[in-house]
Amino acid sequence: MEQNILETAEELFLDKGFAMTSTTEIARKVGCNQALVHYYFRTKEKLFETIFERLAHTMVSSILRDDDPTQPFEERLRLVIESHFDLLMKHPKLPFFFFNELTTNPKRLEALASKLKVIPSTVLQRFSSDLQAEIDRGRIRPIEPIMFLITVVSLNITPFLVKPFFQAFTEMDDKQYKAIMIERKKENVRIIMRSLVP
Amino acid sequence: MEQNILETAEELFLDKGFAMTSTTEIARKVGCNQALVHYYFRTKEKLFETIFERLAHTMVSSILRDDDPTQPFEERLRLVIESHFDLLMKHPKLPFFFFNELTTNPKRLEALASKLKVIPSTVLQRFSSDLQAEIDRGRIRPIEPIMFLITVVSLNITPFLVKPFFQAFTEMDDKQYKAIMIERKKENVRIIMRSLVP
Amino acid sequence: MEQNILETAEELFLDKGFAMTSTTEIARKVGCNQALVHYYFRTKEKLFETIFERLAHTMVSSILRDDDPTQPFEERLRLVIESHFDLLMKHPKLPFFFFNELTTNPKRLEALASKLKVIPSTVLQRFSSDLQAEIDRGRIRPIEPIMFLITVVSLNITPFLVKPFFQAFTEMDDKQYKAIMIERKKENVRIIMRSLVP
Amino acid sequence: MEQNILETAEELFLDKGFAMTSTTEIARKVGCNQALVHYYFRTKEKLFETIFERLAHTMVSSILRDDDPTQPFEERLRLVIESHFDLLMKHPKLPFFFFNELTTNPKRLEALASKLKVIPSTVLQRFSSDLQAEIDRGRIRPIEPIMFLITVVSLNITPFLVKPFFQAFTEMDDKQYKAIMIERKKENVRIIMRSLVP
DNA sequence: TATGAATGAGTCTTCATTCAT
DNA sequence: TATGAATGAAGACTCATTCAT
Repeated sequence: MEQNILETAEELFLDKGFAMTSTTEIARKVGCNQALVHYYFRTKEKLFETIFERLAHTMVSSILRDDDPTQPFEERLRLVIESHFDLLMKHPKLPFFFFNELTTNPKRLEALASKLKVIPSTVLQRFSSDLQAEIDRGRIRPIEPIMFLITVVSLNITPFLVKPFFQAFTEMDDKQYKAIMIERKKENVRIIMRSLVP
Repeated sequence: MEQNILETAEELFLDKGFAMTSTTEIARKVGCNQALVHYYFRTKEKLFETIFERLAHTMVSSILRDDDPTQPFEERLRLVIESHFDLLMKHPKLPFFFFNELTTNPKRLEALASKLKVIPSTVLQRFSSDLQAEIDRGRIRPIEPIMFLITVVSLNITPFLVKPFFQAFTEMDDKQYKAIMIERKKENVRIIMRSLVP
Repeated sequence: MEQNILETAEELFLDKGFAMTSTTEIARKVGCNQALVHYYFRTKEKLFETIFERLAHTMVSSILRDDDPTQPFEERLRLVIESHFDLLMKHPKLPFFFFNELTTNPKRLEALASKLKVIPSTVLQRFSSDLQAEIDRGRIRPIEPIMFLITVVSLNITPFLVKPFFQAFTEMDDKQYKAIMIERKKENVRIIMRSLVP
Repeated sequence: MEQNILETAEELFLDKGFAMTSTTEIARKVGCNQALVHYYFRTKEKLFETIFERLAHTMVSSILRDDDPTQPFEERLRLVIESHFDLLMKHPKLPFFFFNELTTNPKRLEALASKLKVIPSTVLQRFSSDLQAEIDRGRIRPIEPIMFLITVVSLNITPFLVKPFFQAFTEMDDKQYKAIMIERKKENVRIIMRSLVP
């Protein structure tokens, strides 16, 4: 039942955000007393944090997992981009979820910032130096790592953010959208690779 | 006073979204009675819709305004991309605002869909045919119009969506961020142009 | 209506204390919506504080009011004791109210302490020096001012604290109790005066 | 474990009263399951009553215990007063506890009244007749027994009721307060003896 | 004897909305 | 046009209590 609440809450938080999800609604959907939600998680906030951290972990870990330093740089890039995109295909609501919660609630942003600030600095540094090495070898054009990251994140995230609009305007069903997304993944890789040509 | 309410409400809705803005807060910030908000706009929903449509109009019109069919296609592209980006620099909260309200509340999305479905079809068709003409002339590589649009929207919108995170992690102030954004605009044009090379 | 709520709340707070009085009950007794209680006073705490301060002021001011320095010391003493006792006859629930709220909630005690610490120091000092003067003249036996104060407060307050018990055990009605209280006032003065004889 | 609950509950009830002590809190402090409290005592009310009666018995019995009819009246008086005061020094929270619970909850008062009404009548009668005998012998001035009792109770109880205030205002620690209390015991005896002088 | 799970009733509080003025 | 008063509904949360194990 605790698991049940957790899953239902995750679903609702992903769909409607923290503010617009009531514990009453969670309880109703689970089919239990509203007090039970508080019995297991004390407060709505704690319940949310549990879910939030799980999702944040899913997101971050999957991005870093697939990098293989023995591969050539271009190949590594392609792999990371694609695995990031694949993750989003599995959890298409994640981008909106994080934008929503972190933009709406500055405290959440601070908490995450202070938590993440330590961990990925080495990853970022390694990526930066690898990138610089490629630039020095004349393999790719000079570019700031941060600029490059923004490009990747932009191209990968937006298709999923935009999904509801897209479907509303084109009356496209999930299957059709998925087909487009598979195409989109290749397109993103292509755009990014082209953007790096010296 | 009506105008005053409208502006204050817009500011708050942009900052905190529909759900987390109360009419009490609007009234307090305006300096008027809470009932006055309802006197002018009947319901919080109506007030929101008024503002929402104004912002939607701002967004859409400014994108289309700067297109000059007498210019060469590449130049037109550059101009539309840049004017879109410029608009977002003036209203950096717009992207999040729309994502938030439209994703959270499906009714809003439907309303907007049925409203917009008619209007921009001609614009899109004209753009599609212009694009196809360029492709036929061998000036740009074959590409679906929709794919191209997603590229443009992705690259332009995300830097503003990402702003709060970026600032939280890098402790960058607004001025520094703006400097980066100016650089980013050029970068976006560059990436998009490269992506179109045959 | 605001006044109505205030009075009803005072009555209930005096009878049952802060913790055991619910805003629902106040509203029910007033005959209004429960939200109205919060409309006027925001929180139960604020409502309580309003009442608390009024009562504290009533208490303190009435004690100090009747002191006339031109009178002989013994006469002044008698007057202050009697006016204190008279006040309690008018507001017999005050002693319990203060003991209850201040003992139960340490924050309340601190707030009151920091508020009162400034004001009555002069009064206490004047009383101390007047007392010492009498002692020096050999009119009354040597005694610490604080010890004397405890005597007075003890004798005056307890008869009212004890009232509910007394009535429960003796099945005495309010009229009979009042008669005893009038007798008690004289008795208190008598005991105190005797206690001061050199 | 039952004993453990009982003791912990007593401590909490003395500190914060019935209303402000939750069974959850008792269980947490005991280190057991919340349901166990109900397993042993059925309801919070029953648990409270058990404790209440124990404390009431402690209070009453200790007062009566030390009376030795073979001693001279004045000596007996002094002894009872002092043993009462000593009991309060050991259990300084008792006075507030009884005032609080009995004033707040009339049912509790009735229950106690009907229970005590039978028992101490003989004690009171013996005391009354002893007192009257002294008055007849001209050893003490004419006084109603009840008036005399109020005097004793007032002087003995209030110093303990007043303790939190006193410490808040004077920033006195427990040790200093105890020193004053020892002085106070003598003072009370002195005042009471003087009050009886013919 | 002891516990984890579950619940119904109740608490304070906020909010959008209405209405008389 | 503008406001103060009033309300019903809903929200998060707490608590005493019960029950199966």
